[in-house]
Amino acid sequence: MVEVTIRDVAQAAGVSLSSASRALNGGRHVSARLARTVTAAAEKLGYQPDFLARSLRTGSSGMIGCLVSDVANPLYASIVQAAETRLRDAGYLLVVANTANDPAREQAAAVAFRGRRLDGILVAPGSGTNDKTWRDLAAGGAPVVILDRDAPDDDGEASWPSVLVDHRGGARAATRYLIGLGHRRIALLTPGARMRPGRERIAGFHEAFAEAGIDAAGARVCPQESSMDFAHGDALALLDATPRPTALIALGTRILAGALRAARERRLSVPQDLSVLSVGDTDLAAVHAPAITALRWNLEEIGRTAAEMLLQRLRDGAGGGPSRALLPVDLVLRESCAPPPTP
Amino acid sequence: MVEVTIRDVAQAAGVSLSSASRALNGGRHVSARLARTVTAAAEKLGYQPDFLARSLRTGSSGMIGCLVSDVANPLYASIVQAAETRLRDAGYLLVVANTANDPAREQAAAVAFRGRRLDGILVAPGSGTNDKTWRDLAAGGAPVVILDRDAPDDDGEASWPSVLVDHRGGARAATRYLIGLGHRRIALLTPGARMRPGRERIAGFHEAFAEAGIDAAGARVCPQESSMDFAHGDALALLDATPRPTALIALGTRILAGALRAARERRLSVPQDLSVLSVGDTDLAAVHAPAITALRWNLEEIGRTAAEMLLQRLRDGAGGGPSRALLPVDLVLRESCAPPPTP
DNA sequence: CGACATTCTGAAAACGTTTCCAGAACGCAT
DNA sequence: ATGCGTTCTGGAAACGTTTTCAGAATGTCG
Repeated sequence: MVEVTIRDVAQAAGVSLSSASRALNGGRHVSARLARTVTAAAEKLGYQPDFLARSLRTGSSGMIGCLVSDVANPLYASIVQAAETRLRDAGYLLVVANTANDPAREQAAAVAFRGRRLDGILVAPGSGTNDKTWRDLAAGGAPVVILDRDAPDDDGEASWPSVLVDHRGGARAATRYLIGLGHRRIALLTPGARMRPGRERIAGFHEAFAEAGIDAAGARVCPQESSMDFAHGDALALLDATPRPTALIALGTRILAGALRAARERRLSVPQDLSVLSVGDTDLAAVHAPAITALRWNLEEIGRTAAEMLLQRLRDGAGGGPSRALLPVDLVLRESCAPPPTP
Repeated sequence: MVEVTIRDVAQAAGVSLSSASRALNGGRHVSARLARTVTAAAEKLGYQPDFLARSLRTGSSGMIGCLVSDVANPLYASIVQAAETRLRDAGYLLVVANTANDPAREQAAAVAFRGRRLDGILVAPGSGTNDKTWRDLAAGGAPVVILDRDAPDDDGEASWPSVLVDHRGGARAATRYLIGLGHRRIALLTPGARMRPGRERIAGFHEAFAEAGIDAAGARVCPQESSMDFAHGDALALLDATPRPTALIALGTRILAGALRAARERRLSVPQDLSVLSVGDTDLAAVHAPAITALRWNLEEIGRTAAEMLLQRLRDGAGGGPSRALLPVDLVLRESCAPPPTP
């Protein structure tokens, strides 16, 4: 190794090891002269402190782990991007691990994180997360912030801080809007009925029907595995049913694509024959003709908020800051929804 | 800390520290009995080795750095995802850092990587990368693999291994195809004229014109800052020019969106009035009506190949394996290109 | 001029691991 | 029994830091 250590710096400056360390880290008792000579020597030798050694001594690795099912999914990608930006500004590096929704991979990552002494963890667990993984995540003593998921039920002690999206409110607003247009048979395609976003959406969907006093038989729910599925087959099945739903709420990045293709194949024009409502974070929704009315929430804000919460915990210990943030979902009106066709 | 160290394991097993270490790491001389007692003790105590301490001793951190301009860009997200999968299977963790195309951030990341003794680095430098950053990246002695970028010119010694995409060939094929359909005025919108992908595409574009012996005046190049730009204004300007180009090659994730919107605003129908050709890695291209003919290359393969090259270097030292991979680009024919309108 | 508080400095311990080296135990032939 | 080679084991050094603690220098005041 050509690496220059703090020992070399001390030697070059003609002072002791410990003085050099103090001088560089701005310790309490360090004379101006000493500080000057040491920093000069460090500069000249191109000294870069070794974080590994420092971490070993201080117990803090300066790294944050991020556990998501798939970084390639734009949903997570934006979150990761925003979190990384904020965290690196604070001097941390971000370690990402894909779980591919595989409990084994997930747990392996949790163990790896723990072994590297990461200072904190952002996690959006998959559907099959077992308790062992949660324990491994918590074991290191590092603060954990949950991304748009429910915390494990059986946490005896302090509940886990989390950043949540108001999917329920969003779905309710969307459904209300369609009901207001006159729709009575609406289908909801959403990923992850076994996870928080899907569950909440379904709940909001039903709430809107209930509060309008409409026959709940018109509310068809069609859960998908992942937001990356093209729900093409399911969409076709829905459109072939009798009576056919007059509106589709397709809440997934690719589910919308599948739904639109299905509509085209069945020669249904949007919005005359079929109203379509989706999520707005994709180019497709904005550019499609007609432009797709959509629910939208701020992905960057999830990442940023989560990073912020984590940083606060790292500074103030478990005490500081709110432990739960709920981010709003907006309904962006565009051109893809209209009153149902008159039979 | 409630952490259990190897010292505790040794004590519990009634052996010495070094024996415990050897037993767990499968060292050379270790009796079956010893191995059994030690692993049993480790198991019982739930021992998790501390990678930090190990890294300090061995010099290998078990982590790979990845430096890209924006993980939220689907282009990079897929690459990162694939690389992470491969690397974690090999026992490494992936540290990602966004540069946001900011040389300062880029260099800060390079320094941080070096300080943490990362074992290897994947990097897609931005346009403004300065030599200092390259030196910082190389300084740690860790192998560096470049993602679809040119290596720095002034590397005296061994050239850097890189994974490249054949953008030139792709652009040439696309242009040839359009010329074959009869187009003579074609506009190319591509990001990053100052970086490899853009440069190569422009070169391929011109090559196709040259080899067809067509007046190069028909080849309009319209460079964009980033693939995430909506080139809406530029597209409008192109469509308003006289004579108007009869085909648009929009090689960016969002550039296509901007181009399509511009075409719609000018009441030009695709492909009758205007042929459009794009990149195929987005849902938009596949689902749009008409479906967009597009260039496509395998993003996952970039990440996987890069990871593979890196792993090989890590195993075999600088000697092993090829130092340059060129990945093909395919032209996927769909519905958005047709002969130019007859005037 | 001596005592003492104050600021600064250096030696050494610690973080948890791997690895070098010397020595112990053992078997086997002399 | 002694010598010797082989296999195993334990003590200790090392990795590069930070931090504790005691001691040195410096100044201040009686």
